[in-house]
Amino acid sequence: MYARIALDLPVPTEFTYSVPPEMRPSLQPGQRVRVPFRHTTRVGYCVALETSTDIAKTKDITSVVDKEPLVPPDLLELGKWISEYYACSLGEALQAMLPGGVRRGQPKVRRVVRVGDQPAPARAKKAALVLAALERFETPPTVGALLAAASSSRAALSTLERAGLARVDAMEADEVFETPPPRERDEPPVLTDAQETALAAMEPDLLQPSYGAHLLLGVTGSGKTEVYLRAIASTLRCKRQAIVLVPEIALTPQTVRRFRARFDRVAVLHSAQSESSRRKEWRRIRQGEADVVVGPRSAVFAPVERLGLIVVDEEHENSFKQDNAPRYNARDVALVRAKAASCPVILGSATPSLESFANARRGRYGLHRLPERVGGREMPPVELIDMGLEKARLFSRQLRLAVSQAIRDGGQVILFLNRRGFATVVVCPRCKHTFECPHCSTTLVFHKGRRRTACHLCGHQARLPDACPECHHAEFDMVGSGTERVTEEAEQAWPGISMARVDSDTVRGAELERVLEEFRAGTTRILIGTQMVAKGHHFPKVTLVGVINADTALHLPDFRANERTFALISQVAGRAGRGDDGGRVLVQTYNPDHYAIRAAAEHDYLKFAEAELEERELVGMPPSRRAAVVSLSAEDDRGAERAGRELAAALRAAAERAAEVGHKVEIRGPARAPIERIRGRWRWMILLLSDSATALASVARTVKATRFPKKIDVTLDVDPIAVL
DNA sequence: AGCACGCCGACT
DNA sequence: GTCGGCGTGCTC
Repeated sequence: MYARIALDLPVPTEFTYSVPPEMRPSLQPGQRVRVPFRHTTRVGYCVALETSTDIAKTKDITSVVDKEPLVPPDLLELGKWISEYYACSLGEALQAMLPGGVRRGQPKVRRVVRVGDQPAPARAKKAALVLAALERFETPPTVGALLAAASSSRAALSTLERAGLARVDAMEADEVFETPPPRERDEPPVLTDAQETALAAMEPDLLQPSYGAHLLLGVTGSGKTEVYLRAIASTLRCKRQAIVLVPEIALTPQTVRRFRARFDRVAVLHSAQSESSRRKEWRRIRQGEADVVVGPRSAVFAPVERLGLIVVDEEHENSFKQDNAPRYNARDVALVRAKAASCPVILGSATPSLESFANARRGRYGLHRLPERVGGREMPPVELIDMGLEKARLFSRQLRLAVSQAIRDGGQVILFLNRRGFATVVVCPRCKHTFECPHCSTTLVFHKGRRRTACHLCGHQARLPDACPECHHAEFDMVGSGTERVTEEAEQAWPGISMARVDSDTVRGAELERVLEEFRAGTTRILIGTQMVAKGHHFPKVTLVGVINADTALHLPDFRANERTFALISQVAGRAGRGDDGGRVLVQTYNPDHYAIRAAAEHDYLKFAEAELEERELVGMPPSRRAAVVSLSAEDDRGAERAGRELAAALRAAAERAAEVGHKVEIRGPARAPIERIRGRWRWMILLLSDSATALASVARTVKATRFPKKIDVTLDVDPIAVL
């Protein structure tokens, strides 16, 4: 008897080991094992059992790590799909699927209290209190937690024990779950007609349950979350469980509270959690102790037993795509997992990805629209300001007036600019010298507060010299603006008004929540920020949103530039007018006639999507075809180019073989990457395009089979988010 | 990914 | 004469 063992190595194959007789009755796929590998021992995943092998010399498995399979069969299958589709090894896929903390040593034992076998009221008063507290816990609490909850002493607990009403047990620490803090229950609101209609259309898939993908296209503030909550309620009534994927930045206490307010057994997976608490939450889910799992990208792998629904909130968000190997997209993995589990998926967004929209348009997904905000609120009017007529001022006359007026009227203002720092380019007015990153092909951004220039690609920093290194002129022009300059000018324009700047330079982690909370409370009147402020938040007192420069994402040399621009403007605009005082949006742009910007101003997703789909069709880019991109980088530019040429030739040969079985795969390049150099490495790329995802994957696999000189870094990205 | 085997320069 | 550079190839 032999076992196929997947190791966490970037080698495309698994390894075959023989199974010693004593392990034969118990070894199952999904268990981890220790195996001799080279000179050391490695932990790998048993992924299959076989009765024969072609391998001449096999070694014995050393030992089995898990009593029970760590990876349930459905997730093992999902791992195989990921390794094929994204062209990584099965070991790498499985590694990405399990939270880091799940592979650790012996779990500790803790003492917990359970309800006793004799269900009877306790006579003693203190003991009754403890018993009542105990019964409020959903899972056995630790002795300390129980006594704290009952504000009682150990003596009262002993009384209960003697009466057989409570029992103190040893339990594996991993299985001890803290009861979530007491929740406020919320009263489900009355649904709007559009919400009703959407839910009714999904109901058959939810109740069956059966596979079906549903795109919920709802404008900002239209109550998408309420639809999720009702759909989940249906799933729970069928004794099934639900997974809710939310973008990393949206996984806030508020989000979690909304789910906890409606459901009892909610598990939260958070990347900010400690390894041990993540592991604990994972175990809790594995043991069927959670009905609803809320988490970011990796929560799509939550080991729920009876999956009944996956919700992908803000499905267009880039954070669902992992940016290192395996570069999976959790939204797409969700669809594959749901199909295998025969359950529905709800993809929600105000600005769906064109991929999902195209699928809905072709009838592969149900399309459900929530065209209006709840509570009869109007979408805020959006005015476009042509900055070509404003002679390069940071704030246009209209924006100045609007901000002053909003403040006078007691409202709040968000000023949005998707750029950090003070100035994007520092240039010598005499000789036109600009400061560039020594390691990257980009200009350094000036950060005034730090009096330093910084590269936003590699992190390189330098002091701004007192004079131009070329001509020794002692002053510089600061060209282009970031949030730092916006803040400075806003402070000059509206002195005495409290403001906060929110970008990754000023806030990190929990600080973001604090600043946003202060803004929500009204302490801060003007919030200036990057996309950190653009998404998801609900600020009822915001009556004005100003987009300082709508064009920053528009000119990126990437096929999704228009889509990103549209989504970003729509999302920021959606922060306005969420309260009773209405709201308006001013968008400053040099391209007031661009269809992405116009459609965003008109809150017209469908108009944008139709136009953009046509555009993509024209250039043959996704979603009209599937894409994969190979990036090659090296310190030696020529070396990278040469490797790119050779790889492209190999890919073209593979594409020809694919063509013989009927699938065309186009290979473009190698070409210099739009960002030519990062961290001292020259970058080249090859683009693969095909109508068939399968053909694309099979051709792409030659990347993994090709050997490259050591100094050349090669990555393969299937369904890339950006080609930069 | 490691980590060995394997052919060409500066040292006790 | 040897120690060691990292280039290439393999791991059940």
